[in-house]
Amino acid sequence: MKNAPTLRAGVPSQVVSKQRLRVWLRLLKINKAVEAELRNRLRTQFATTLPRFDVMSALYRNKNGLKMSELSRLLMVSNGNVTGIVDRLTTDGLILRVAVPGDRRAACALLTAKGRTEFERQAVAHEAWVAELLCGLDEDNCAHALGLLAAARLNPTENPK
Amino acid sequence: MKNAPTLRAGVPSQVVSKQRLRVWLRLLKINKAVEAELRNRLRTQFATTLPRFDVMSALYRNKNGLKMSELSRLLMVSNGNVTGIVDRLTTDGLILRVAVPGDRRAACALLTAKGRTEFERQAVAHEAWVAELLCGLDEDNCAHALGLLAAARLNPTENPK
DNA sequence: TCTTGAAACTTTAGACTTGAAATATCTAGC
DNA sequence: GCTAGATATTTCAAGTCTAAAGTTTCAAGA
Repeated sequence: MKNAPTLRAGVPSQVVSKQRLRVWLRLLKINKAVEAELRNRLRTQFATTLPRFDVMSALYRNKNGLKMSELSRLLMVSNGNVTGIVDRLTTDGLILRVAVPGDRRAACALLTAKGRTEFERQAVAHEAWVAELLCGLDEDNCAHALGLLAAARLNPTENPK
Repeated sequence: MKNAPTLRAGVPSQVVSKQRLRVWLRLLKINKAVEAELRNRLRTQFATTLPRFDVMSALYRNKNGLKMSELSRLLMVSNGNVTGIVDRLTTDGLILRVAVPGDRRAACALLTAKGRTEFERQAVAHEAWVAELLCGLDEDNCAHALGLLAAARLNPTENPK
């Protein structure tokens, strides 16, 4: 099995490059459109924002709380960013910062009862919104898409030569 | 052909809803990872940012320039946002604001020669980066993905009831 | 014990982003 | 011509985001 003459290992052909770029641009577009709509609905219907929702979502799935660093790793945002969002959510009484026993550097964020209740309302609506916005995908499409997106998984941030 | 008892028109079944949510979360994750890497490389290798690249890209594809409102519509960002980015690119001599003859309200953004040259360098690298980051997708995968993403296209922002 | 480096956070400066308000201009109807 | 509403853009306040620098604490080795 020989490669075509113009192909070399690790260097995508021009055709594939263009194809991947098109996929990326399409992905980007859908992402932006869905995010914009979700932002809009979160704002008008729950007076909150996407980053706030994301933080609360992560904390809801981790009832024992998450350290600031775990939070920023999960959400793929910077440490300093999480600090600000957690500050504001704390001010609103939705989450709580508690000390981590045994490590006085660390802080653990935790949903309050109010935060849990509030998030549950939002999560139900959120799931319905996403289902509505992605209504073009039936069950088969979804399975297909999950497979493709799994395949597309990037190599773990190699050396940016 | 009767629907299953639990299905009603327009109300996705619980199973499909969960599936779509999973697709959305996966999509989001890949998007964030690719964007982060692109941002990083644009910063270290070209001392620029993704929004700046996006604006220049849109202007490169429209040699006759774009009105501020066209720019914000294409990039799916707010008007005020574009103002700031265009301001900074103008300061750097990469783009130019020119008056639109016949409409004194409008302003048209245009790449300068320097901007065009600079963008061409960036675009070559950008395409290679995307191709590298999406290396999990071969040509068939790409075609498949494009089809699915086209199917997923949202209904044009219906009434958010 | 001392000290050196790593780790967990926060702070900071600057850019990006939004929605809403403010300006300026255009268009049409009267 | 006037005026009311639409359109194009900028300005504004507040929130989001990043990279880099700063603070405090931890973990170990000398």
